[in-house]
Amino acid sequence: MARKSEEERRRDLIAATIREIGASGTLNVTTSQIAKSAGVSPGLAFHYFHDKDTLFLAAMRSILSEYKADVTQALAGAVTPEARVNAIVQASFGMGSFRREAISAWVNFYALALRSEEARRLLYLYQRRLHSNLVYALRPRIGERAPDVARRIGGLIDGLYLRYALDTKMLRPPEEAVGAVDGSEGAQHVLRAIAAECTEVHENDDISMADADPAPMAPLAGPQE
Amino acid sequence: MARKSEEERRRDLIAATIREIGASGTLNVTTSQIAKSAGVSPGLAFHYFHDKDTLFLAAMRSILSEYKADVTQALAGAVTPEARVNAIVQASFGMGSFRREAISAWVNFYALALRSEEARRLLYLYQRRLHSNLVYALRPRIGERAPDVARRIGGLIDGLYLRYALDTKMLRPPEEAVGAVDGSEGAQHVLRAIAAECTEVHENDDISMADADPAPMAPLAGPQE
DNA sequence: AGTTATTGATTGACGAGTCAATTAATGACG
DNA sequence: CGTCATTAATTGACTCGTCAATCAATAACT
Repeated sequence: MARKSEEERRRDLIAATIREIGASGTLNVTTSQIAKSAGVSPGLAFHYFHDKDTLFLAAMRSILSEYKADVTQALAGAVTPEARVNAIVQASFGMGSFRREAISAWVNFYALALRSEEARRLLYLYQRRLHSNLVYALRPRIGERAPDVARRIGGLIDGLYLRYALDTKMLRPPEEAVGAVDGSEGAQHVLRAIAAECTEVHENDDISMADADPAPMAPLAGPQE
Repeated sequence: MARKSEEERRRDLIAATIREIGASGTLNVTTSQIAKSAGVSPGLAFHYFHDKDTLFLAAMRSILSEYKADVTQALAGAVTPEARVNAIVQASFGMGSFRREAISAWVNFYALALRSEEARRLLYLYQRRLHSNLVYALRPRIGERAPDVARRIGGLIDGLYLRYALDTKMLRPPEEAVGAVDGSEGAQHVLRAIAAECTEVHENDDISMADADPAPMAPLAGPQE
């Protein structure tokens, strides 16, 4: 039955994996389900991906690179630093990322990162990319404060994504109100936070509200590009 | 063998559940494992909790109320608004929340929220409480902008928690570098973000979004429940 | 004819939930 | 204070379904 190329089959299986994870909201999907959804026999999944975890990681890579493509595309038309920031934020909360499938995948991959070194590695990769994109877009506006601010903005994006993703929108597993999911509110919040961070008077970088407390944490020396 | 009170057994089983989830990083722990860890027979788990999901939700409630207790305690000694903000943030990144067990539980519960209405409900509860605490602490400083800002700070706390929780700290599942997990850096970031939001010149402080929608996460007026 | 993709029945392990039997506490009554 | 009956907690072997992974057979393509 040499029907389809290896590459094509892999794509089909990965797509089916994401689809099934999205439908069930869990990593507890059987390989048979996935295979069926991909239109192949159960055995084939194991032929192309040695085991289930490998398939999950491939799916994770796929989600990640789709997100990367979204950002890249959004960034393409952006010339000013402001536009670049905007592009990154919009892509993070855009339709690409805010589909039930993608949401399920992301949340479950966070959980997968707890037990899989490789999953953690992939998550880092995403975080590093996001961080460096943000730093690049922010530096023209705030100079050396960019890495520090970018760390917060990155965290904020993840946190708000999670909140809005788990919000009542995607409440009903039944298909009522399909595609009603919307991340634009989250995006607005992120932009406001950025505005606040950039507006701040930063003569003396010391945080005024630091209370007597030994607030030792330096501006942040962490690893960034 | 009427040995222990029902309440005590439930506590033991819940503690064991959290312990096992923490150890494995997954919700894929067998009831036998849990029962063994609690020092009882497998059957007993089903006697006190009708099924596995019920047990998980009980564990989730336990994590949530422990966090609530942490916040309450931290808040107890705080008199000024600044101190209140500080207390909330410190509790969120404190040792109580930043243990492998708690981290595993939180991340997996996020995933559980995708398929369990009840888990989602509990997550909302947490979010509402956090939000109203933040609003109450922020209002003296920024007045009507508090609900809007609190939304972002809440998201930031969740996002940074997730990032630092999945960071290289709790990398090695082996017990090397035990308890090396530390959330203080995350806390510092949150405080900086708050400072930025509060410093901002807010002449036109119209909250552009988040109204027109009596949704679950609505601004939430009064102090709190 | 030879090569390669594909099948699907099968296996072996494992796990959720059940249930009849067992053991400990309580206390009633002498 | 013992003895026995009653009640309630606790056990663990068992059932029944499920699922990851295998593999020998088969169909398609060259």
